[in-house]
Amino acid sequence: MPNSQIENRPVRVRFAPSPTGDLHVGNIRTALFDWAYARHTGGTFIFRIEDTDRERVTDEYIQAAIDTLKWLGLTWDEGPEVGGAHGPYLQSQRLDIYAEWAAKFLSDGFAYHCYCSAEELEAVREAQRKANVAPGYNGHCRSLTEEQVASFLAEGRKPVVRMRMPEGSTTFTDLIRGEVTFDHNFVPDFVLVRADGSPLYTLAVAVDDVMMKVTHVLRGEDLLSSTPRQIRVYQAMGLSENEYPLFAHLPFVMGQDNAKLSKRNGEVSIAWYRERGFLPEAICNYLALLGWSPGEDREDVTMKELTELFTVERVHSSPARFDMKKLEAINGDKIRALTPDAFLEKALPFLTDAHILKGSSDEIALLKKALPIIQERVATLAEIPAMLKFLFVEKFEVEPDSLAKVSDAESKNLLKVAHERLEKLSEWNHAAIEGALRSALIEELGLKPRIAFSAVRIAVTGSHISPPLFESMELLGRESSLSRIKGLI
RNA sequence: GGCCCCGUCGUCUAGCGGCCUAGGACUCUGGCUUCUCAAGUCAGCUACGAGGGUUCGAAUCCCUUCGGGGCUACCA
Repeated sequence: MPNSQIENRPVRVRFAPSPTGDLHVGNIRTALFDWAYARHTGGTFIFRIEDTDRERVTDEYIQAAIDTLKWLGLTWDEGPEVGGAHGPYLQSQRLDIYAEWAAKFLSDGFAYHCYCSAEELEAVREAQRKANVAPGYNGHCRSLTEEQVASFLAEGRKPVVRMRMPEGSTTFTDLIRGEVTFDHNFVPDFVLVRADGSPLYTLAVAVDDVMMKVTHVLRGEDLLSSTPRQIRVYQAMGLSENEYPLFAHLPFVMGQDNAKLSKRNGEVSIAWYRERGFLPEAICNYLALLGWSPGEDREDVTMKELTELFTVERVHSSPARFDMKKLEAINGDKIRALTPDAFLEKALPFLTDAHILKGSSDEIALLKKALPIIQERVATLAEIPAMLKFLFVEKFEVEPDSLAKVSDAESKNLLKVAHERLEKLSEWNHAAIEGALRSALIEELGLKPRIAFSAVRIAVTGSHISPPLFESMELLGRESSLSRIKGLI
């Protein structure tokens, strides 16, 4: 068994995004699986930032990635902010390490200087495309003479460091896909270090995984074909086959149109979902179901259960489509499962951000009473302000569409009767309100409940859709309820 | 084009040779409940891409084919 040594070591898993933008659904699904696997095995979860491409990675995106992971509850044992024995965990702070390894590869003959210009390489690729052969570096600089090197240097050329792929092939066992083989004819010599001396992903990822003692690499399927290159760097570092990390390439999360999820085919930024009122546990629960399942017709899992149930064996090899409807359904379930206090805590920022309330103790007291009647009515937290607006607004207005439904004489008469009866009520609570309206409108006027109550609902809440009417009126209070009804007579 | 990966209801999935006239969830449709909207509840629609094998028996194993995706950078 090739991987026996690794399997006996304590599990160390890393999530290593390259934050060139906000973390998206696919990144987070990977992070979630990395985290769940580390927790399931009692191993270590490492968070590493792959920022070797500083043209595209910014400090803002790095901070956003840190915040997003924290918000989701995917806590890491080693990484930014918490440190660890194998840091630093930003690749931009490990440049000297990569430089040392690159120098060693050069002196050991695993790598060589390549003086080809971007234009020359492009010309080669163009020719290869035309000739219909596998594109890739042609080995031009593999064995230059001293004179040739001197001549290039005299021209002012700056070389890159290129890895020499030997003849043969690379075979490795992917935990999800089984044995995968790449013929080196299709794995050209690749660049480790840019002409300006900065490292590339291909160098940094392998060096870091080895030095951080990573035992399991769970990452996106798009990196599958770069694995032979990564393995070649391990070999150059002196690792034997049973010391390589184990690989598991996770299937893609795709958009509606079967392409990798992107801005074009769906909202991908986790920050967007947060603003839209999705709960972290709902996002994680849903994402866990994309490419993995606990089996036994089970779908509802808490974060804790996820860590208990998650195994790589149950991860799919086929890609999954992201379905917003299902996310919303799960989010609704999770919202309903919230305790009153938790629901209040989650709801409050959405109310204040929407300027529905400022946060006074009177408002909070009213909100506490109102939240129970809407908890099972929202799929996202963002729906809450519109639903409770009528309780807190200073200038009350009826929606134009709804107003039209109560402008006829019949409605006005109905509201007048309702007002008269409600006015005489000695106690203002939902049971008394319901009793009064039922006897006045249903029994005495002979109206259908949905017709009668709809008019009152519009008058009091300003919309034909609202939380339960009688409870709403109790919360709104006698004075406001009566004056709003009067306003439409 | 080449290399690699993938293929069960519209979507996510269960299934790892007989328990499958293929189960669950979301969506959709219809019913019940009902003061609206939800929630709840009942029912319905709908799938093993195709073609060959192997086998007493295949969604499950093999081959071919078709389809989808990824990679093919001095991105990751």
